[in-house]
Amino acid sequence: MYIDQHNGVDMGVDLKDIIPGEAKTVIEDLRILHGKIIVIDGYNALYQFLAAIRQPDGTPLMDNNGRITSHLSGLFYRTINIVEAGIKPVYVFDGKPPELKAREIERRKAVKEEAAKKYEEAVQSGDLELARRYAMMSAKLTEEMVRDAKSLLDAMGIPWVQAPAEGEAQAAYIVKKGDAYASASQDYDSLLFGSPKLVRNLTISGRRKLPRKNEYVEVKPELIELDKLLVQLGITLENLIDIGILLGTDYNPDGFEGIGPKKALQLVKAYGGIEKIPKPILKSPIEVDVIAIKKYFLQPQVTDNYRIEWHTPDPDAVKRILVDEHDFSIDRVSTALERYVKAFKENIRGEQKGLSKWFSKPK
DNA sequence: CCGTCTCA
DNA sequence: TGAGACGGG
Repeated sequence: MYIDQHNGVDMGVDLKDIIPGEAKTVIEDLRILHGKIIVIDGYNALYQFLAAIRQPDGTPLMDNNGRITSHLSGLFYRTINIVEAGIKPVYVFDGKPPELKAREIERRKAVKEEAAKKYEEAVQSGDLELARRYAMMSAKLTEEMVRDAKSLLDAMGIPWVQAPAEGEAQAAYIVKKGDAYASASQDYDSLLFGSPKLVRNLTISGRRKLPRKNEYVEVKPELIELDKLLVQLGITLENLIDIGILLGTDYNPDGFEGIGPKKALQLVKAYGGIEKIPKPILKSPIEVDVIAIKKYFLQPQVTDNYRIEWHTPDPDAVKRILVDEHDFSIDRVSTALERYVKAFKENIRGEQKGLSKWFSKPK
């Protein structure tokens, strides 16, 4: 497994400032996506849960053996809400990261180790808020956590796809093929991989605390449509990839000196491609093979070896994982499972309560 | 993050 | 009925 490639906080390419309003739709009610298959970036979701589900001092939820369970709690309850909204979820998990990412993975590892040290210091000094921040930054997803998450999804009857490399690339491929309606992630990378539709803020809920402030803002899911984005900016997908590379991607995280969203768009439009921009204009802190990066976004490693099928939930198997293995409360899990099984029948199996009576044979 | 409880 | 506090594992 290749766990260290994410840091869970801010990763990937930051396209937020170049996405035109016309390409975005705020999803006021999740039920707008009723009946739609959504491919969720599993690592991205698990990291969000791992970072967010903590006590004020940064301690995550743990079972009686001291094993972290925040990711399972988040995955369980959030998946139930998604199914209750009528969405058909499928998760995709990262495989082996491409060689291009090696440097970034090393960098993230160093950042995490530093954050872990700072966390210890903050705990010692009794600064709870600081401790929580560093705990979130140092959150690490282990192989065991990912295995547990996959087992839980199996027990819930939710399909997951093992990507050969980048999960975002595989998600984009599945949407492009028409096997799903949209990809879901906090990151914009799947757009560069050509996903026609991206849903952000699906695995986080309505209210989010502003960092370092005692205020909350409403966070609503939003749909970003690639074709509208390209038309509005008057560019091609290749141009968008170029813009991403200029701003910085996982494969060249520092981007290029002095180039922000506006300049990136202007340069790409003016020259027609990153490789045609005069070298003196492009100053990078490190040597970057822009052609290789571009090629990777256009032809990432993906697979057709997946099946998107929902299976009847197995409540006993869910209880074995959550209650027996990880000390969740039997009452809470049972209540949630009842809701889930009902929603699954109605929304994924398409069975309606009392429908049989309409179709029953007249006597 | 989530569900649950309290209280206006 | 809904915002806010709280505990979950």
